[in-house]
Amino acid sequence: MRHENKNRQSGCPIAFGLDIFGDRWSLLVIREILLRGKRTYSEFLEAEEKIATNILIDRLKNLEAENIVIKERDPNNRRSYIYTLTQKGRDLAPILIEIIIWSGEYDRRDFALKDVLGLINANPEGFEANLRKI
Amino acid sequence: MRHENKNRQSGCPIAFGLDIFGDRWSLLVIREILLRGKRTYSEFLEAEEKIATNILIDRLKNLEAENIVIKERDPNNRRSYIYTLTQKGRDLAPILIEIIIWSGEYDRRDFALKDVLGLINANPEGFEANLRKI
DNA sequence: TAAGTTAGCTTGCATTTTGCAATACGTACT
DNA sequence: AGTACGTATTGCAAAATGCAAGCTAACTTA
Repeated sequence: MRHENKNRQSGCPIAFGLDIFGDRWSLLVIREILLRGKRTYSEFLEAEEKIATNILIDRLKNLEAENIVIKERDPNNRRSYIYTLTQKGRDLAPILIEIIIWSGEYDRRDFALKDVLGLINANPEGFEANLRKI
Repeated sequence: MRHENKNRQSGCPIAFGLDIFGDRWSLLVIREILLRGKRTYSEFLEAEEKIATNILIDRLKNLEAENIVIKERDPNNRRSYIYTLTQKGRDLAPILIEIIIWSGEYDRRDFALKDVLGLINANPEGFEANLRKI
């Protein structure tokens, strides 16, 4: 399990956030749900970054413990679970958006996808509003 | 040294950003410079979260390699170096701000400081503008 | 000018986290 | 009954982290 009682207790809001999602994978799981509509463990595993199964389950448990996602049985498939974002999870959207904007500005690799950035630039409010009502 | 050639090469802007600052310390160093006006190695060490010396130097080298900070000799003290943000580094401000807003909303610990959040709410544009002109 | 202090690292080592592959276990399908 | 699916768990090597100690160059003080 990850930094369970290892929070920095510093009172700083940035440290607070980083204690929860400040690692290389948590926000990518959020991205899968928020931006790509993925909802299950196996869908998360398909992400192009190839997260390891043990890391994924650890992050999901963490996010669930932090009340950022909720895990429920899939009513249509009893071996599956559906992960959905809580309001707290959906409220991470602006952070993701700012990361996308920053990376869109500074990622100069040819193959970097700028699709989402184009969407945002075309209609910032609409884009975020769309994310938030998921 | 940290994830030097370990970037995910996925083309996703969120993965791109996380490859650079997706850890528990990098954004805290940025916070020290951007929000608290700290500029030297020893000032960063004084931060309440107590970063270890080897981790700090590793993150500073990383941020320098990513052209997020610039390291220059202190003209007034030849044993000291001044770390300043580049434009790329200053452009991380909106991400920090969104983290502050999110944490201000969801950090329910009594001792959590809400000062900065108050400032932001009072005058969002002014606050960010101030950060950006540092 | 020797002794101490400051500033910025570097090193060694134990602990923790990560990454990877293999395996397990409860459905569900045939 | 046998196979596949979906969600995990386990074992182990490699990497990152955290902590304490040490080290060097540049100033300060006695």
